[in-house]
Amino acid sequence: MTDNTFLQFIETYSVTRDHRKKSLRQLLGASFREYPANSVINHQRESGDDVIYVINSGWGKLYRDLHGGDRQTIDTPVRGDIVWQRPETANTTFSAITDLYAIEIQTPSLEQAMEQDSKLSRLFIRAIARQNAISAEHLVNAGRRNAMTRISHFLLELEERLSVHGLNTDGGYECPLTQHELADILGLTKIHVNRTLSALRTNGLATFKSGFVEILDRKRLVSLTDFDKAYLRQRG
Amino acid sequence: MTDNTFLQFIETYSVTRDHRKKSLRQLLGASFREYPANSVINHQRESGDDVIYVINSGWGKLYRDLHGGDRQTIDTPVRGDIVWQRPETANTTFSAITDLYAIEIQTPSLEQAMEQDSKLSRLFIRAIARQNAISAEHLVNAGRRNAMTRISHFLLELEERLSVHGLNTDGGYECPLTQHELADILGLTKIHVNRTLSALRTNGLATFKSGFVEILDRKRLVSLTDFDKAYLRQRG
DNA sequence: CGAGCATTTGACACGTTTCAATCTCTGTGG
DNA sequence: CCACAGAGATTGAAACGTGTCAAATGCTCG
Repeated sequence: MTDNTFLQFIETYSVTRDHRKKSLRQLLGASFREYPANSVINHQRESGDDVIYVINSGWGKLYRDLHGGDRQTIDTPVRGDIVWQRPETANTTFSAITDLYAIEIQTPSLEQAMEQDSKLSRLFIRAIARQNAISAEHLVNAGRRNAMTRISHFLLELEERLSVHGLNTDGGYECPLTQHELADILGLTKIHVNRTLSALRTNGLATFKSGFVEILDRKRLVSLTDFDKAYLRQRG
Repeated sequence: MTDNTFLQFIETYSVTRDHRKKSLRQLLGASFREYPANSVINHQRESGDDVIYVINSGWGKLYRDLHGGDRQTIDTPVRGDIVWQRPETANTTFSAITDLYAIEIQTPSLEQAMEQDSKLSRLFIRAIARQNAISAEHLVNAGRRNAMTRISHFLLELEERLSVHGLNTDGGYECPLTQHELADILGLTKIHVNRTLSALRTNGLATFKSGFVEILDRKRLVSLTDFDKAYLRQRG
């Protein structure tokens, strides 16, 4: 098994790296935890421990609620993604969309482990740099693309992110997001998302329905959105 | 002198940390460089070395050019900010707005140095986590706030970021951004930015003119934008 | 079978963009 | 020292994309 991403590395940590055979839990102070769908993991107002979540399976969402009921979702972490909200700094909420299985690492423990393992350190830094690139891409989306292009780009991004872990099928992937959640990610109204999805369908570009996304015409979607998956790369 | 931020730490690195008195350049493979105003430091299409920039003085901008001439600026780094575009991953351009003085560190050198100095490692990780929080905030801005609130929030953010280094005056700060650049940051049109700035002026909230921003009514601006500077915190 | 949530559709309002023109400033060369 | 050039700022009018409000439909689960 390769260990070129942060998730892969910590999953095999005790076996391949630590000759003393300590468990992941012991080395990193990590715990494996499951959160039920729709549960709040870390609220934007109640700062808890300084912990890092590494998503193992399921979908989460990281968002900010604003006065007036609006919500902006920063990202929807899936397998391999990390979520780190420093308690003094965080003003976002992290919650589970589906049942979510995550590795939870106390930040001080991770910092200790990184002192002794430079590869762990490198991979963690790259992982958060990648999350940064994803946020930046979402900013480009919200700032400078219209509804059609925005949705298309995000659907392609999701496909790429899921396919890294084989979580896609031939021409699509499972996606538990509601149209409302999609709207909160893209900075649109759920009504307008609905209309735009219908346009995507009509034009034979993509389909978004009952938990499943079908990419019908990838070539056209890619050129429409100028999609370049480079920003999602992890290894190297 | 404190050394609680990445910049402060590496500036005093050779003095306080390395008993062998090696210079910063030797330890980190770092070089101090000055870029003239309006010069491109790192283009989104030409991937150069894997380097990290730490801004010492001046203003930069990190942006993405899209087909059709639109541009989305991710951030305008100032003193203390770091810019890291991994060559395999980057699709943003980094350029200097004013004359820009930066410390340039080869990523492999930094990684080596971090292996030997856990504080360096911790501070770097926090620095990029902070950049991440800034991107997220800009995403909230572009996705869910109207022009008036967007501009106001960003002006408050800039004040806070500059004041960390004493780069503000009593009720304002120097700001070299043009209205067009402001538009690219906020995902607006320069024309609409102009109109909105004029509204801000009329309402006695803030002033944006010839290189200087004046915060006229901070209280009202803060409540209007629900500004909470926590995400800009660095130390801890 | 009914309740509640997600999706869909329609008509209209509004914020922002687009296009076009004018104005102001600042630095430069005659 | 003035004239000019070019970039930035300002203003107006109209077009357009997205939001808002309201209502109906479809789906899922107890």
